[in-house]
Amino acid sequence: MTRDIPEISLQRLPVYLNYLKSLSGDENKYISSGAIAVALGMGEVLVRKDLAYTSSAGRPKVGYVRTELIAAIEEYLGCNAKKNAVLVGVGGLGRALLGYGGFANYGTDIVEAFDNDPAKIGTQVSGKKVYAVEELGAGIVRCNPTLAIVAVPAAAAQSVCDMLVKAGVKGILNFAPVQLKAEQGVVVRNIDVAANLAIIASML
Amino acid sequence: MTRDIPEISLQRLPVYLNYLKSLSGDENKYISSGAIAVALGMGEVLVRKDLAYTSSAGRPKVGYVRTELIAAIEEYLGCNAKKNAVLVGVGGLGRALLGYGGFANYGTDIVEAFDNDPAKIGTQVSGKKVYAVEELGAGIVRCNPTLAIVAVPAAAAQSVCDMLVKAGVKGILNFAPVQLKAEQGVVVRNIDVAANLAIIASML
DNA sequence: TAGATTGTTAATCGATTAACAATC
DNA sequence: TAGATTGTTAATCGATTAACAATC
Repeated sequence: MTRDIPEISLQRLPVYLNYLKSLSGDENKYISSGAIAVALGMGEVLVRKDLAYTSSAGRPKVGYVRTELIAAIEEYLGCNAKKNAVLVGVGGLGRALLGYGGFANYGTDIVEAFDNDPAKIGTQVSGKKVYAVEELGAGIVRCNPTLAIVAVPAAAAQSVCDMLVKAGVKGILNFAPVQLKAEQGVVVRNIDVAANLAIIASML
Repeated sequence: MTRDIPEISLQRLPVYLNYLKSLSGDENKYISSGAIAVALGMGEVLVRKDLAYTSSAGRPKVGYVRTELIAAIEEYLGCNAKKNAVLVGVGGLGRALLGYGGFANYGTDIVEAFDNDPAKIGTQVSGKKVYAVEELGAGIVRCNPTLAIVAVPAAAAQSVCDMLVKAGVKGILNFAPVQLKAEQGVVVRNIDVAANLAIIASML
């Protein structure tokens, strides 16, 4: 399923999607790349190029049918393909992610959680059961997730990553401030919240 | 304080920093750009160029003194300049961020929180007081933050952003899936957690 | 038809990589 | 000195923007 879209374009698709979904009403039945560009503060050719990857066809003079465009982006991003995910690390952040509804918009469901704190194991958080990290392998067999979210301390992240990859997880979203190493073919993305705030501060 | 470092290089500095801090011991007194590059899976010239922005001087044949390099990156990123931040939106994510210790590494301290839920107003979360959103202006006068974290629902994010900017906040880290508009000179960065997971899924 | 907008091709811009001189 | 590594200049690569033909 590897496509020839630049990653940077791929990253912008959710931005377009959010904007398009935020609109409604008859006056927004059609939308032009120019209007999107103005709203999001980017170039209109860039918008058209990005949208072209989703194979949605705009019509000269009128623009894109908003609902069709939404559908095309969602299809392209795989929002309609249901995917299971597991979460490792039920700390403050993990807890928040388990309760976060936003993943459903993209077709992902966090089905199980794992932690090594005996006080947490066996409990439920936002309706999801928390298992022991040792059961990670078994859990992955049980719910067959393609994705995993790592929200453990930095020191534990690589070993968790190894377990996940070994068990067959193909994509990992990592919140620990470490660069995870995984075999080729496994997609890893990192979100370092503190670093993001620091970057803002140093741009002022 | 606007410097001529490309934003993409700036984004990598915390990655180097985390890696360098993860090392210890006498055998890691010196480190070369090549070693960093291998560890992080990037080009060594890129590493040297990025590090050059922090004005840290490497020595031919030996490399960089690890502790000096850490100090130079931290200085460059402004980790030593203490900055106050406020958080708006004490939901699951906001709560997690209030309890997160990682911001301190970069010299930022979340000092106050704001929410519009009467049940939360007046409480403390991780030792930080929660005020009413209406008091945002007064709160900003009180603690003089340069930074703010927005963790409110998408529908409320823009109006919160407007309030923050009006009150003089210069940088905003936004977790709501909306593109915030702010006057020029205000730095806004967005973290869309769900979108990040979707991007991973669509890269598989 | 005229005008607005798309989609594409060519030009530009910026970031990465390659080559290499400097140096400890 | 020889060798390893830095820092910089030139070449390459990829992404954005500009120009423009196609079309509704």
